[in-house]
Amino acid sequence: MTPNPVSDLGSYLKDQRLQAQLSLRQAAERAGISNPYLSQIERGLKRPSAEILQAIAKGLAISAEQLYVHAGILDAPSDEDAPVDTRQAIKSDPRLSDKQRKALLDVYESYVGD
Amino acid sequence: MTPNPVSDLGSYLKDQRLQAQLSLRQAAERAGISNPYLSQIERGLKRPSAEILQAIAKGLAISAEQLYVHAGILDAPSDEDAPVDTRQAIKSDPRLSDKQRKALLDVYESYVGD
DNA sequence: GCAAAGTGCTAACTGTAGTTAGCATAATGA
DNA sequence: TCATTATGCTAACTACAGTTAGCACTTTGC
Repeated sequence: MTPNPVSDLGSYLKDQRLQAQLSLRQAAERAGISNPYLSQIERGLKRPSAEILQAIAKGLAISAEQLYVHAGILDAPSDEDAPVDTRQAIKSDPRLSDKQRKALLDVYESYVGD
Repeated sequence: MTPNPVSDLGSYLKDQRLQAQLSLRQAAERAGISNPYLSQIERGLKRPSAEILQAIAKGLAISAEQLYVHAGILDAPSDEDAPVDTRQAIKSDPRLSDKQRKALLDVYESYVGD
C-alpha cells in the first residue's frame, strides 16, 4: 500500500530535482547543503532534518508540506479538513481566461478520471 | 516583532504542557522521549527533529503544523493572501499524483504568470 | 587525441541530537 | 521526624546528521 515514506522520500526528491532540470550539485547548492549529503538523502541512506527538508523544498521550488508528508514527518492531508475542491477553484479563479479555464479543467479531468 | 522562533518554541511547548496539566516527565513519556531531553528543548538548548516534534505534538494533543511554525520549520500560513487559491487547491488535492500535480501547476503558472 | 569541467559516489571526519544514570530540592504522608 | 515520591536539572555517553576531500566516469571543446 503506502510505500515506505522514508526511502520513498529519496526518489520523490530525485524526481522533483530532475523535473527541475537540476544536477545534484546544483540542487545541493541551492539548498545550501553538500552534494554528497543530498546524494545520500536521495538514495535513502540518510534522513534529513526538517530544516534541511525545507531548504531543499525552497531550492526546488516545491511545497514543504508535500515534502514533509513524503518524509512521514507530517500526517497525510486529512480529507476531513475538506481541502478546497480543485475543480471549483479553477472554475471560480478570476485570473484565468475562459479558454484557459476550459483547458485547465480538461487536463484536471483527464487526471482524476471523474 | 516576531520572536526568535527557535528559542520561542521552548516556551510555547512549556505553555502547552502546563495548560495540559502535565509534568515534564509525563509529557516526555507520552511523547516517547527522555525527560532531560524535553527539558532541554523547553529551555531552548536543543532543537528537536521534526519527528520528535510530531511526537510531542501528539502527546500534548496539539497541532503539529502549529508546532512546526513555531519551530521555524514551516512557513507561516500562506493562504492569507488568497482565500480560495487555485494553486493551493492543486497542491493539496489528494486525487492527483505528484507528477500530475507538478504538471498542472506548471500549466496554471504559465497562465497566471506569477 | 586530450585537457577541462560536470556528473554522482565513497571514505573519514565533526558536531549535535537524544540517550541513561544520577543529583538536589520540594511536597506528601506515616 | 524521617522515608518516599515527584519535581526539574546536570553530566557523560552513543548514534547519526551533515561536513570536506577526493575518487572514477562522461561529456564537452580545442
